[in-house]
Amino acid sequence: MSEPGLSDGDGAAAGAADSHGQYISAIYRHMQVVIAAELAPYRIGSGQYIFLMAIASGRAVTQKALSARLLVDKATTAKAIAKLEAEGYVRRDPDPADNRYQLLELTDEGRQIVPYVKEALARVKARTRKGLSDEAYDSFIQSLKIVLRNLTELEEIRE
Amino acid sequence: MSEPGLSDGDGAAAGAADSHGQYISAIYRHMQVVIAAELAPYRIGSGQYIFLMAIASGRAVTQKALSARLLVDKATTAKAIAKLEAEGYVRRDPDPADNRYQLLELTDEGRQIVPYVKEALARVKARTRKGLSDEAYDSFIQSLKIVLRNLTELEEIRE
DNA sequence: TTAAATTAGTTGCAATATCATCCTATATAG
DNA sequence: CTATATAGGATGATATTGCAACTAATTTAA
Repeated sequence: MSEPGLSDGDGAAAGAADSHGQYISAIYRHMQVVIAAELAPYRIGSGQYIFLMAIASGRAVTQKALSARLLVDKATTAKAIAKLEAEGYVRRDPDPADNRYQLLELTDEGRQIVPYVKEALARVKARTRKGLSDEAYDSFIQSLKIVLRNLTELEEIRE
Repeated sequence: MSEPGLSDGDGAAAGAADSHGQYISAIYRHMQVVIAAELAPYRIGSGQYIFLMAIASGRAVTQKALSARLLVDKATTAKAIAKLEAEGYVRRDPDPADNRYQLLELTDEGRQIVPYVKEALARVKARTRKGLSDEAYDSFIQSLKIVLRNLTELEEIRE
């Protein structure tokens, strides 16, 4: 009885109706746990893999650029990079042209694990999108993009 | 240049393609900030409102039941309820029939602010779903439900 | 050229959240 | 009836994240 879930429960209650916020939050939290477990063998936490992947998918970047691309606070980036560096996956070279910048690159060890991390993430993605056709998934992503844009536009105004 | 965003960026890179995980995470984090700001006047953080609303929408519940319904760890529930209690919005009555249980109910002050919290949340919802038609939003919610179910099913197996 | 403003990154603090462990109360076994 | 198991909560440790304040380096203004 009383399957866990987020629905309004006892419908009658003057309903705020189903809201994406609740689902987003629950999905986020549960995915963090799954991803953390999946990446534990590589000593990478759920807070670091996006940075690793972002660095992997291009040439040297700065933390500022990473923060902007991933929509993350620069402090978060700094701390995540510090962990990746401590694990020996990422190297920080100060930009000779401008010593304020730290150019981020993968180490050899970093390049080695990237494929495994990619596989792990692909597994998580496949498991969690199960039941969504390609069309449904595509429109899902489109909706996510719209919601995210709504949120980031709010911020731009504020600046 | 280089609009912030999550897309694969330099497409060429052997693509993990667009993944809902990135968007979910970005949306979650940004919504936390917006909701925290919106609820600050009531001294309620982004981590407490779901509990307040859940308690508001029914008769007395236990923390265990809340945790299950909201898909949250019981420690998280305990801490959130403690804050709501400290603010005077929630009361914990030990169940006379079984002293292990704490029956949670709103205080008068709690009942007073609920409508304002609901309005605040409705504002956030309206702002963030802007650009999604009712049909699009509905199918969005359906997809979120599917993804969430995929995640919680994984856990059940594990137990 | 020197002073002020801007920029990239770091650090301290607080909030959210989970896991592991412990405590207390009830239920079950022997 | 006592001993063990179980259940709901509480607590401590740890991870992720954002904001504010700070440092160091470069750029812009006077």
